[in-house]
Amino acid sequence: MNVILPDGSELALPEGATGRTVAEAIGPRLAKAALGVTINGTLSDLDTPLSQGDQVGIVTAQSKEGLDLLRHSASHVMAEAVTRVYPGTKVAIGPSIKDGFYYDFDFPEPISEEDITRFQEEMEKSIKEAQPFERREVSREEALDLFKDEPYKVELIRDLPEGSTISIYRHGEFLDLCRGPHVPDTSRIPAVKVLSIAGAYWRGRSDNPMLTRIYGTAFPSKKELEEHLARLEMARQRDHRRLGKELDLFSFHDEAPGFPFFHPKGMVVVNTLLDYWRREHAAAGYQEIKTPIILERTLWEQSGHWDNYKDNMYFTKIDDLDFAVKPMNCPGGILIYKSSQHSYREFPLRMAELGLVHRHELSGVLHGLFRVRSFTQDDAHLYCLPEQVEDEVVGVIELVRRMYRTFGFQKVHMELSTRPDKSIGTAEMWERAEAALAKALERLGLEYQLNPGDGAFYGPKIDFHIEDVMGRTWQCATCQLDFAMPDRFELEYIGEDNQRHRPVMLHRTVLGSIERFLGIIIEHYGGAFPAWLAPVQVVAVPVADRHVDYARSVAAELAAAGLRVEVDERTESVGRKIRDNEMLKIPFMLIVGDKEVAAGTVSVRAHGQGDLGAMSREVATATIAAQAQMPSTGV
RNA sequence: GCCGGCGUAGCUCAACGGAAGAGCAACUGAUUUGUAAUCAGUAGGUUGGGGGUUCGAUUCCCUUCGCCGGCUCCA
Repeated sequence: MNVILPDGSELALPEGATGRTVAEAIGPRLAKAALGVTINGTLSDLDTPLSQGDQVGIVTAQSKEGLDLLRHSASHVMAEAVTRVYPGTKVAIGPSIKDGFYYDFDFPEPISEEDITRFQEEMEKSIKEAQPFERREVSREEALDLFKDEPYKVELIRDLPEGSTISIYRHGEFLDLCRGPHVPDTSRIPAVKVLSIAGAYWRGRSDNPMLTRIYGTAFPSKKELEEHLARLEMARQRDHRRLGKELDLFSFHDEAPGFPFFHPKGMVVVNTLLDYWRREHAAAGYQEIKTPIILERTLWEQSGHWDNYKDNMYFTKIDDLDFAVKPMNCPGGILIYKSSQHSYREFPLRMAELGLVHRHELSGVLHGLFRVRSFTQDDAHLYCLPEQVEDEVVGVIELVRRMYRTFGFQKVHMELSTRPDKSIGTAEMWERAEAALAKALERLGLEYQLNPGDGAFYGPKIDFHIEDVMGRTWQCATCQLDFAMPDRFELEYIGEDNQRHRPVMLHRTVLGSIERFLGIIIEHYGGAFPAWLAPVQVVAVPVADRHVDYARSVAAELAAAGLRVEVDERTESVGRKIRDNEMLKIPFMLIVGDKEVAAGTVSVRAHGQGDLGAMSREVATATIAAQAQMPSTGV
């Protein structure tokens, strides 16, 4: 019998260990360091008795499993605390999640934010008491009886097959239905914090009753908890809604909920982003098109949106005809495809559109630029032969990764979603398409997650996810095959055999939504855009009024070099002007006073780097212009 | 859409069933400034909208709109 220590080294257990608990077998020192153990690879409690030949692994809070153990145990402690403060509260479930845990409750009376402190205090009490977590196994019938006053638990137990054995855990007075394992006792949760109260549907279904969810987090030390709370605060400071206001990029107004208003500086960023996008797409062989925002009802009936997506669409009546505001760009793009006859020789045909779409999202889901009701998709539709699919998908993936790298998003999480239960098309079509997507990913040597059955009804897809500073992941890029549209619109091309055939159609986006992507990069950069994207790239700061003319002439040179430059002509102290421009996160400042005027130089300051010293005007202009250059395509 | 919270000056926030306030921003004047806040003064409000209770409502109640935290949703 061996124990594998966290550092990977092995420790042999004495012969007499069989039959004793893990804690006894490994001794008090190791037991104190362990939050749990694995026995033959399965996460277990420290007081589990050992069998002959068991392989034991020590789980500490430094591992993901250990952290989960800690947090899940903390959720039990929170449930106990909450039921102590509000007797009669019905408990639902309390798992560990990324960065913490939650527990869902059904309270006998409404609770408020102030209760968080009371829950926290109760939790700390029971942690101080070092109550051991005790595991017990009972029959399904026993469990139903034990939890007869807990309707949510009863529902969970009833879902288990007859005759199953059910494990329950007790610490102090609190008994919970739980697969386990847990930390040995409550004192092993050194740092815990109750964070917030929210609503959540029982079992995640919107037709179920709404429960009260309480979020918390736990860490192996107070220090790590403090660091986590500091990270949350930093993330709050970087919230794009806050920075959008501070940097005067965009705003929202009650008169148009969910529809962003872009200010001049925000438009500079958007337009620069689009310049970059157009250059990348031209280099990758895309043509750009533009289709109308309002199209007649009949088109949406043909595309299927009228039947499947009506609830999310905006409508209008013009000259007694029904029109819809487009929620997607494909039908319009398809009309362009159909406006001429196509040959296989044109393929692959790549038609991109920065399409403004409107979707009537539920009011509760709106969230800054991340979730809006009108946004610009960087859409493209690719028409090709079946044998070209793999190459085209490879091209899309490469384009996505190249463009993401430009913004420093190195880690992109990819998911391949396959045929759902309800789908159109033949099994053979799906198999071929899924294989082409998988082969494209494999050809590039990329890891991806497989989501069986998660594809759209009309075809399989690859989704690309990036993570924002708050740790939320956002789907930006997508690459989907579409079996539906070509049929519905009877798309054709003339093949080598001079016969009519149906083309393969691919939808894809790279940035996803320009608005959402802007929100993501605002947070990603903390508002301090790289020079090529910054709304104002340089500001000339005259020391006194008499230096304004010199500052203007310096600015004129920078503007002539294609830079976005301003002169801070306010009659304020130098310190004040520097502070204000730093807070606007302008990449470069050129301070000019008597010394600079006399020497014909500028004093350069870079955001976040401070004073870089004096430079000649020519060198400063050339240096800044070089740094403000749009990244190259790398093609 | 659902659960909960919040809407007070341009922004961040106080106060309170009994005369709506601060800091920053703005404006005016003075200062002409050397690498993250010069000083003084002035102005700024139908307390999101509507209704009700009350002698009196920014405060309490109802309603509506919006925002925030989640949930569901994101084809």
